[in-house]
Amino acid sequence: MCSRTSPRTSRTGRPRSTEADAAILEATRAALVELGWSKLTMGDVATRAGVAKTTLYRRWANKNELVVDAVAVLFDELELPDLGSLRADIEYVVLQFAALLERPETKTALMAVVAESTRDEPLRERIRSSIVERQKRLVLDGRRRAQLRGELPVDRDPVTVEATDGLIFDVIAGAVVHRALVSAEPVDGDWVARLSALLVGGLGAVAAAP
Amino acid sequence: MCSRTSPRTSRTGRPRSTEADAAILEATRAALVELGWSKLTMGDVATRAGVAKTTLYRRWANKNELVVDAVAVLFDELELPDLGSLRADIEYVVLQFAALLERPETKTALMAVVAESTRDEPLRERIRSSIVERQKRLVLDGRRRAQLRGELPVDRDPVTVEATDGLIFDVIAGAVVHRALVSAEPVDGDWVARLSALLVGGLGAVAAAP
Amino acid sequence: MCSRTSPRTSRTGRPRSTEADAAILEATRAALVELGWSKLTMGDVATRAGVAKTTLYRRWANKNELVVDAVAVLFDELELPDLGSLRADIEYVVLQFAALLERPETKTALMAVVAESTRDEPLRERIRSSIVERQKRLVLDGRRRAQLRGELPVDRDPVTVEATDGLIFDVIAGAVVHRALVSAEPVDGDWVARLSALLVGGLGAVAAAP
Amino acid sequence: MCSRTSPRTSRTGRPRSTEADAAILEATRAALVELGWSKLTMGDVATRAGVAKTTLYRRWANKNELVVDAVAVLFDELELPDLGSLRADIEYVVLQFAALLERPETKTALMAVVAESTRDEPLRERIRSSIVERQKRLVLDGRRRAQLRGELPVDRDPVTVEATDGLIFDVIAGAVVHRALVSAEPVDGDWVARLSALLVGGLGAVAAAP
DNA sequence: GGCTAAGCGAGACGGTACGTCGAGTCTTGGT
DNA sequence: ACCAAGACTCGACGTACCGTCTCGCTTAGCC
Repeated sequence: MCSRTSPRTSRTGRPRSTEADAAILEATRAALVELGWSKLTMGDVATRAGVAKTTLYRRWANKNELVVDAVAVLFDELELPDLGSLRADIEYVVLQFAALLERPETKTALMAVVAESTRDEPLRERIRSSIVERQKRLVLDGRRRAQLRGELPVDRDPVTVEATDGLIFDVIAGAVVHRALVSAEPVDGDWVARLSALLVGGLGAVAAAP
Repeated sequence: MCSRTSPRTSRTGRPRSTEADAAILEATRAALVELGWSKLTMGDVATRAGVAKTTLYRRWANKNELVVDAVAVLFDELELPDLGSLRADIEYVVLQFAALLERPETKTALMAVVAESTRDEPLRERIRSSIVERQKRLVLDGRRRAQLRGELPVDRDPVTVEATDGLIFDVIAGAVVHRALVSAEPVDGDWVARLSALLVGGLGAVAAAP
Repeated sequence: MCSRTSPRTSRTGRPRSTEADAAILEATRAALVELGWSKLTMGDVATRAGVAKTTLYRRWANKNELVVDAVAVLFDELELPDLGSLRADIEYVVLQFAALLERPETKTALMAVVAESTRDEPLRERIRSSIVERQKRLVLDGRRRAQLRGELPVDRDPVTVEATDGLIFDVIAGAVVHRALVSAEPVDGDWVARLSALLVGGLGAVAAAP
Repeated sequence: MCSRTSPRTSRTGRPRSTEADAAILEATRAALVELGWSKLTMGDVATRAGVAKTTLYRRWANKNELVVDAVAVLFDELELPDLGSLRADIEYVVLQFAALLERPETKTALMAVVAESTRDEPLRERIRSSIVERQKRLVLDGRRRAQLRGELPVDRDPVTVEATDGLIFDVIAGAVVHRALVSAEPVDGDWVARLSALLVGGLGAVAAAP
């Protein structure tokens, strides 16, 4: 997940400190909270982690990659308990996601890193694999449960299934991010209710008529 | 739209060059295309515009504010011709918006500026007033037309109306941005069709049951 | 003395404000006292004088020339009353000169302008004509009186006379400046007594044996 | 002599490059020759030295301190061979000093730095210790030799001795500087002969009658 | 138990851009 | 033609980070 530069996990020499790894990621998150993306500096992170700058660069190629890794782990907290209905499941995960985006280390870092990725293909790939793809599981699980409950029909065409999963993911994630960061208005119960009503209704219609 | 510091248009002294204003914004867009947000420098913009760096700083406090102004005007291109159905209207505006986001000057600048705005209240406000609020008109027009056509019921409660308009705006804009910049997959006819089906279906359901 | 740029005192148009001239020079001296040479700015002088920067540049080509003129007038205060002996005359003028060099507007400006003049021939010429040559009168007067009193022989060779006058001028002015500004030690009665003893003794010897 | 900020030579970290030190001082002198004090820029010196601007500022707080150090070493070239008589010794050292002041790097830098020092106590101190005090040795040696030869009486009072040494130093240095830079006339054999005659004669008189 | 290859903290290095400031010029409208 | 005001170009300032490069010093595993 972290070290890019070890093509062959070399057997000899002093091994890298795993404490340093953890301290650096933790320090990065702390710095994000206090300073935000653009004022976070590698030197400062190193100091906070009680580590030399060299040690950072031995593990991550640059600021962006470090921040992606530092933030990615936060998204793994998201989970989808079975609340008995598609609508409840959606509302729960949206609120969870909104809470995550409220945390300063995510809100500022996520967009900044996405912005950088528009010009940096390796970074985009890292974001995809470290964050985006990992969270698609939520949509997958939610859809599967709704189908088991009979709330959604079982589509046999895998292409359609994947396309719809992708759409739902983009709509939910996109809407929450846009509401929270661009419109800068609260993701509260009222809004979430409207969103999930829209989705549940829309999914029914989409499923009925392809 | 640009000069923050002239609450009272002073009568005396040499007036600011309006040519410089235009040249700077144009140069900023050109630099964004070539270099992207993070490699754009104030000095370079000044050189391109044939203007001294001081002249930039006399008008904009920093890179972010300049870029917001330079990019904002692009969003005014968006329009909503009456295509005869809510669905067609949605598809048209989504494709237009996606095309706009494909342009390098928007894709990189928009996210970067939004990222910065999470730490910079004046910047957020500038984004809201220069970009976000101005484009809500599209949702408003679309909804009004659909109501005239009888595709959507006429809601009398202004609070509900505004909340739904806001939701639709966040969903459409958020989904397109997420698809284009985060998922990094194409906003093609197929995807747009699915999205508009979801929305039209969902809106019907939402309108039926508050 | 001031306006360089009027080759022909033009008859037409609004005449230059003589109040402005005085105010500028006075403001320049005030700024020198407070800020010293290197921190004095044209804009600041203009503000202090209640005048536009344009008005300064209409009269002086640049900062150096302005400062020379502002300071030159101070040197005209030096005078040489007849105190009855060569030695007393020397001591008096040295003390006067030292007092002048103690004033902050002279001490900082004089050296700075001389420094600039090593690379700026017109400036050197302006210094010569505005300051240096004007003060040689003191040496001349002093020598003439000493000859009348019989303290010094009357040399008939004008070349020798001028060379000796110049030497005395350089020695006195140079020694005082060096003591005050380089060695940074006080020009007190004791030191002045030693200097004038050296000079009177030396002049006698020089006069005796060409 | 250069690094102000290392009171204790720190043991850790990469040590400062001594080549950079030398290259910077040499580049400073070269820039002084070509451009003079006021047109010398830190960036240019850095470029000439093949060094980053940061490296300059890591060693010297500002232009003045750098120039003092760059120029100080030139004064160490002055020497006082025993030419057999006080007068010959004086003439020799005066000519040497005049030659030094003729060099463009000294003539422009010396006065500028002295001018700045009138407002900058640390700078004045640096000049005293780096330049002035170091050259007083010349006066000391000259006086001692003259006493050995019997040209000057041996004064027992150390206060008088030091005062006279200081006077001679100010007179010689001041007169030469004033002749060369203010009067802007040549320090030629004729002038030097007159000056040394004045000094030798004067010293005799001063020694005879306290 | 010494060898050796890597890791480590510290901090100097070459760069690049920043945002500010001052010099000297130009352009208003008004005297 | 003058003036005050203030925007203009230009170029240097000194600072801050970047990512790299020595230093001298651990700290393992392998011989």
